[in-house]
Amino acid sequence: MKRPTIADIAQRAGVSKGAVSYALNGQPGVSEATRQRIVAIAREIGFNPNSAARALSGATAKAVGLTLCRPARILSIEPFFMGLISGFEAELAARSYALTLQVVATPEHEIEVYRRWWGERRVDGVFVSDLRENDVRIAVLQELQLPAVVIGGPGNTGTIAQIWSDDAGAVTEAVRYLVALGHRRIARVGGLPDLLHTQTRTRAFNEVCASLGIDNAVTVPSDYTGEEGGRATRRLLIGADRPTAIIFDNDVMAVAGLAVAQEMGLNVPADLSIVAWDDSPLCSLVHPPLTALSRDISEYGAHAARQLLAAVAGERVTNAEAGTAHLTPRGSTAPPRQP
Amino acid sequence: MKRPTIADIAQRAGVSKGAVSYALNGQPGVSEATRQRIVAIAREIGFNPNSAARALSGATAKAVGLTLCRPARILSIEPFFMGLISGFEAELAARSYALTLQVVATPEHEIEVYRRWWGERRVDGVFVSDLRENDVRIAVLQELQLPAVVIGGPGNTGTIAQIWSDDAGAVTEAVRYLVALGHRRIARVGGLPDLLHTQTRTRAFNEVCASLGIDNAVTVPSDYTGEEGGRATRRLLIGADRPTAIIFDNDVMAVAGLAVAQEMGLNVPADLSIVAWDDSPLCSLVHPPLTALSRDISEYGAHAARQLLAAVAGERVTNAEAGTAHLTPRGSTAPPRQP
DNA sequence: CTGAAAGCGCTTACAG
DNA sequence: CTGAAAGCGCTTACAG
Repeated sequence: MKRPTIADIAQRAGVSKGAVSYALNGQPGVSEATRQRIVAIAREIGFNPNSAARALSGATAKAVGLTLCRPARILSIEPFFMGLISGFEAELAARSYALTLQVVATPEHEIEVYRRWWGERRVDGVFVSDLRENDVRIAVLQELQLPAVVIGGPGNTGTIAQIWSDDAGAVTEAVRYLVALGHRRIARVGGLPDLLHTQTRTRAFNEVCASLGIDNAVTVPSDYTGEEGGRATRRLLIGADRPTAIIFDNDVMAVAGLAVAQEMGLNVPADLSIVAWDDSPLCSLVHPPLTALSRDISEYGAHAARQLLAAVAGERVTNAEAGTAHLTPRGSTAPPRQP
Repeated sequence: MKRPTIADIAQRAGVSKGAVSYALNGQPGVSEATRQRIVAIAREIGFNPNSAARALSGATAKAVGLTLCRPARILSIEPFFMGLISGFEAELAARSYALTLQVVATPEHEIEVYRRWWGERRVDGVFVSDLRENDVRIAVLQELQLPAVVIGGPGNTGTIAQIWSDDAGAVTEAVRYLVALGHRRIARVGGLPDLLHTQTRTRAFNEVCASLGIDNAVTVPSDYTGEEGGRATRRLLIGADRPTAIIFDNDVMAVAGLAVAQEMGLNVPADLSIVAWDDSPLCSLVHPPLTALSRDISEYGAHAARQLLAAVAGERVTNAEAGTAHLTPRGSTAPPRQP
């Protein structure tokens, strides 16, 4: 089956190919009557512009890229990225932008992918997640002048705009809530320590604990997997002064932590309160349902997509803070059982 | 920053652009010495072929497409698709194929996307999941002659190859296992009833139950969400003759079912045994860990990707059965407690 | 307001 | 073995 081209439309409409292009792209240069006739023909014969030809003629690729830097076993149950992708799609689809996905193993591999995408002119811009300190990707993106938006921060990303949510505010709210319930021994199972937002959370956690007189507030670093999260929880719970409340940096680790507590015969929330970061449906799925720091990941993604499309369009995009995650209390938190 | 083109290479190597193209693509027409010189220059200046120009010249787009037809809240915690995507990527990345993703609302919307992708020449082929009976997408794909591979089946898909796993065999094994443990009242919380593989499972479930003398084997249809799965479980458990074992068509519903049972004061596995379909890390995350029908989703995806790339290359691809899921017993199954 | 033409960066017959 | 040229399907100055 032959794909219809603007030449076919031009012939049927009795105009030049240029006129068809102007008409279809809403450019001046054709009369309104001609435009309508051309548009009607295009629709009738099911015309779609060849994306390659379009991209080659200097227009945009109409595609943006996302690299995912997580092992497969994490990606599959990490709700965050799929939520983000859903949010991207909402904006991208509306403007007929495609999303190109690539799973990468390391930040270096990620850079290779950026270079290749740029060289191939495959994407007009990229989403960058998992921001680190002195992130090596930033310099490359600036060198290539590849439009980008960083999801996460705040950090130093030069001319590349960031969007982040107020991690410090959220962790502060969670600790205050637990302290209000009567908890004095509060621990945290953190995400990957290299990531900037993990560091932000750790700093804020330490500060608010200190300010409230919570002495041995400890953060155990982890890697977002259930295995590691469970192990970290076990280590915390077998100690002498075991915490009465734990904040987890993602929902997967929180669910694993819940299982470990139950396996050790502890009652949640009476013996141990649990707060999960990021309120995916996972948190409502378990028993007891988990108190969570909720934010609208989809909307977060949509916001990032709007920023990226603006950057692609050459607009100056400024850093933006998405809403602070707010606490959604559920069955996993309660005052600590009196000893 | 200007992207290097074959013209740049040709100039530096003192040959024609055609020679560069032949050399870089491993075509005959240049001497080995020239080829090596050209390849060296290309590497040195960081050349990547412009994907648009390549696609426009009749070569392939070097991209394949995947549409995801699930609401955002399901996608985010449904481990199946991310597992599949990870598997795709392993094969695609090795051959420098990009994966283009689009979230769609309905099969009709999906068809629109296929037509657009085809018209835009954006992808060389597509993955098709969630096969239904008399699936409307199949005819369109054949009409467009868009290479495709169907993930799921077996069903009637004309010239389009399918890859499926032996759902009937897996459900049979699960039921036999539960019966061997002593269960006589076995129920199932099924996936979307429209999907072909759900129907296959239901048929096999009914048959094996009948053959083993399990009388009121009931399948409650559901939609893969935790909410619905939990609700279905509750309905099953408040009945007079409540089942002592439930098989769930995905892991998310199984986890939700576990929570409902615990919330109702039932002990899993003493009062209720639970078997989850698809053994994502989620199953090992909860307490007790769930007995599951395990299969390697990533490898399933990789297999599908190999098939699709073969179809794109014009090879004749035949239907293939991926391995049968096998039972992985964990803490959620045991002989039923004697009344 | 409209048409004819150049050009994007490749691939690929077609001559030498 | 190599070079010159056409062509893929668009977009966009440039003339009329």
